[in-house]
Amino acid sequence: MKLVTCGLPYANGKAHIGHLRTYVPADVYVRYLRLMGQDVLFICGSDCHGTPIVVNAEKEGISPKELVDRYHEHFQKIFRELCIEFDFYGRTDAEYNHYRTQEIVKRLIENGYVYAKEIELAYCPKCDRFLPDRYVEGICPYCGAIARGDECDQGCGRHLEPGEIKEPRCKICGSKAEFRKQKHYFFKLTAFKDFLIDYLENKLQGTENALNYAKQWVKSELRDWCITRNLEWGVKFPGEDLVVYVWVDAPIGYISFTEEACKRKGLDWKKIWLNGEISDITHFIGLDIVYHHCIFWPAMLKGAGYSLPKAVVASGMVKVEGKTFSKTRGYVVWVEDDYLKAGFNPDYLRYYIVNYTSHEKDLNFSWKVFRDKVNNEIIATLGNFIYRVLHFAWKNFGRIEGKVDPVVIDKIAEIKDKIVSAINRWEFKEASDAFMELATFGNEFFQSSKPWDLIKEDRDKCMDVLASCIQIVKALVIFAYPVMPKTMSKLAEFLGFDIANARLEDALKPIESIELKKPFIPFEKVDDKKIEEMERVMLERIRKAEKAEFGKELIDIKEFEKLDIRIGKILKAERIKGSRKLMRLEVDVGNEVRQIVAGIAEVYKPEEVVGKLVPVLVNIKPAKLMGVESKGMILAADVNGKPVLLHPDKEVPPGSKIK
RNA sequence: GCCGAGGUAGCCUAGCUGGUCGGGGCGUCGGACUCAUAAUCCGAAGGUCCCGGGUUCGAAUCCCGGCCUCGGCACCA
Repeated sequence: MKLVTCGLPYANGKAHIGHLRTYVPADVYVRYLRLMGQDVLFICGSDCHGTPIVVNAEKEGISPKELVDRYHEHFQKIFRELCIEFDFYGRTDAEYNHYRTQEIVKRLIENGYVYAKEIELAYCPKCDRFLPDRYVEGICPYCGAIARGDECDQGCGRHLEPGEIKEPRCKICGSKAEFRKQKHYFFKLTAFKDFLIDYLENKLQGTENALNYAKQWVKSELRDWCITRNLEWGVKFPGEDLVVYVWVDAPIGYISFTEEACKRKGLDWKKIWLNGEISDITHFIGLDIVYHHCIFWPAMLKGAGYSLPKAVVASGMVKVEGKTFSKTRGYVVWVEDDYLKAGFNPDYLRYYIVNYTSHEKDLNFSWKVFRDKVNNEIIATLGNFIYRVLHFAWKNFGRIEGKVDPVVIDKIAEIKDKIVSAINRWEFKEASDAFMELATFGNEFFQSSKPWDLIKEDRDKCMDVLASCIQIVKALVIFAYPVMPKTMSKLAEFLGFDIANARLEDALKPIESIELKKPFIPFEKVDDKKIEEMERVMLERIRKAEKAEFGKELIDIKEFEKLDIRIGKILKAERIKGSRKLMRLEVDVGNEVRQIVAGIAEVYKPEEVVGKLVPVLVNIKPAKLMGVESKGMILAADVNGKPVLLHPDKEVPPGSKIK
């Protein structure tokens, strides 16, 4: 029994096309494996714990469970509609997962891989509780911006260690927080370094993007992980009033979901997860969670004495209309609101995702490309072939009994081999290209055999041609089924065979005789108007996102007056070693010369900025960047993330105030 | 700066253990056909395989040096 899993969707937001980049290929993979006669268990589930869920639930005034229920339902619906069929779709907040997580944590403790350590954490006296990272708000010690407990998200983007943040406040009640010491638990990841190197170098299979990534991390720096959090919502850490970190109980979902799936099917889950060193487990994930799956997860399994995964398959990133996927900037395609509500056949999107490019590479989603791929490939080449054959055969014969040309059987065999080879390398584009090649072959065969002429001269010969063509149709239905299950299962039914129990080899067995009903058109065309509409929706969303960026909050003049902006003259400039962006400047701001660090080195050379007049925010709190102190901030225009310096219209004395 | 992944015709891409390797698809142009969802089939145009060196009898493919793009880290006062 082979186990295939997908990265668990986080039950905190709706499904978008980025999710599908992983789930669709995984489903396609499983369907092909089954056509190849393999026994596969395919599982997934919702990731239900963690701070963001708690924070969002609180924001909406509902319980975390209610929030999780909503998105759990949502994802199940999306998967159902896109024909992504898991043998079991669970959730990590279910009893079975709590049980398994605690069992594994206990084993890790017993085996000496967990230790306690006192750390300083923000504590709210009023709420009478420790504040998890995202419940803390304060001042970034590096840049002075308002920051979150774990990260300076508004300012410098730095990661903050517990206790680093200044002037911490409780996000819930707004009152001042204090630091208190508390005991937390750490997982000794560092103890697994040698094991991980060996595992990654010699044992783990999968796509190179994942493996290379992980190898680099293991060799550079491994740190022990703090695996406990101060939350109510989550799996209890044994013997403490703490909850286990999400990245502990989430992957354990793979195990507990397997148990549930096995229970239902009368199988033994231990044969998968407690089956010696390496077990036949394949994880499909996105590139963003390689660290967790290739490093943290195997270490945990090893530490607890469980079997290790055999392969990690990571999909490339998704771009939307050529731009980096971004929900906040509007470059997103929502599966339900955009795609399904527009009434598109799920098979189209599945084909697009699988066929656009190889699994490891970035996938660009564009509505125009979508329309072209559907109309030119799925419909004109594949759908049209199927329909023209069935229609012609039905109209002229009704029943087909003829000899299939051996050339046709050879071609089908060749395509089948291509598919098998591609699937074994997780090259789903290659597999789908292969059945498209067969469709093209079918069109050529049909065209050159001219059955429309033959029918007038030699009905038997014509019948043979059609038998060959129907053989190709049958092969196409089987070969394309994993990618386009919705339409292909309908066609299988039309042809009178059971696709659920079919095998790739069945495509080679000659059809002796077949009775045809009036065929249906398998695929509906995508029309230009609809595509224009989708593009409009998208543009609208992007524009809105830009506006939201633009029209932040209105401030009054008093707030503006807090800013002391003056013209400064750059006297000296030099690059900062080890930094691509930073330049150290000495700037005359009137009454003094200041050292300022500016992120302009990517665009400007030191010699070209010396002598320039630029506006400087002089009363910003000093900060250290790459170890260099900066007292002030050069103002510049931001053009696609690159700075463009501003200069006064006329020569003005340094220190001139800007108002 | 470090670490990954890349740079092949208007676009997407295959090939990258060196010698039918310069392929495929979309788009474009010309023709054929009419069974079919104006679908299909045949043919054509289009490329300094990022640039510069080197190894070799021979390099898109190997080595060195650049440039550029994307992602991660660091970082954008």
